[in-house]
Amino acid sequence: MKITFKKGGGVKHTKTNKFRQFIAQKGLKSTRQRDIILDCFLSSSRHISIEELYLKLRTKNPNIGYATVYRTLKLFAESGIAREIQFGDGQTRYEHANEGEHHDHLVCTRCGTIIEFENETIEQLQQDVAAAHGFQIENHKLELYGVCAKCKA
Amino acid sequence: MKITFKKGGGVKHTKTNKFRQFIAQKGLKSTRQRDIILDCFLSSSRHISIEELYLKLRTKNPNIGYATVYRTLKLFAESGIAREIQFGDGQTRYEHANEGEHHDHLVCTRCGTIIEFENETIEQLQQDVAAAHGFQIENHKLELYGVCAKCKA
DNA sequence: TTTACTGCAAAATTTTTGCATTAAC
DNA sequence: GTTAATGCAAAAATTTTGCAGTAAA
Repeated sequence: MKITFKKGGGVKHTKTNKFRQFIAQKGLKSTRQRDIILDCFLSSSRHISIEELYLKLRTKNPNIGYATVYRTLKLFAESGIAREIQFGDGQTRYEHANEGEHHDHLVCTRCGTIIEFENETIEQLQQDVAAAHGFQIENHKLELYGVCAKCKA
Repeated sequence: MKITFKKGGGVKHTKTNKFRQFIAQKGLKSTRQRDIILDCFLSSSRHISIEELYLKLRTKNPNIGYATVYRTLKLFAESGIAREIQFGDGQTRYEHANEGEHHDHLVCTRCGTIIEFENETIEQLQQDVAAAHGFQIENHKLELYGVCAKCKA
């Protein structure tokens, strides 16, 4: 019998390693706070706002400062395990990022639900548009705002 | 001989009218400041930041307040002649909006140049994606970030 | 023991709000 | 005359920074 592991656990482990490697390679230090924040981030919704994360952290670690959370999230983004996103509601969010993977978002304007999607054809057309203007794309952002199935009902 | 008017002038005139109509219909008041700000907005780059607009205004009208600019831009958006956009650089911008028209953006990460484009096929694919998730799209945002032809050279 | 990290509080940014005064209707 | 708009300054809200003390390496 072939044993398979749940995706979640594996991914978490991978990201933890990736971040540790980043830290080591940059000559930075591995600290208790960074571990706590990483753990909390990885076990959170895929699009958590800074404030949400901070509040969640504080329930178990009342002495972690806001500044540390900001600084640590920036490190996550730099290391490639997270990505900063803005949905235009004044809340900066960080989403889980995976190497070479990109996805776009459907955002429900009623309940805030966020659905991720990927569409190869759209990506290709984006390349075409860019090429037509002599642009070289580094990254892109596609968000569809509307009413989700649940809220429509 | 058939006389045609430059597009710019016509559009400006149309938007001014549209805003006046909005103001009247809402029972609001037409003021000197709103006229000045509207004029300045319409004769500016298509994606002006609030600060840029404020500074531009102040050169000729040193006593217009920041609060008035913020409040007036929100009115422009409500009336449909402008749209708020964020390119993730911490600067809120307002772009000129035309009824039933939507365009997306190519943003040069080097020089900040913004190119507008429309792509019917992408829009259609977005509808398909949304439909597949039971979503009803209200609006969307597509931004391609990269290096423009000029900066590549 | 050296260097980076943390937590706090202060500062910087961006946007909103309260309110007395002014201007439009 | 009423009612809304303005301008200012104060308040919010979000993010960054300086620094003394602390904890990794």
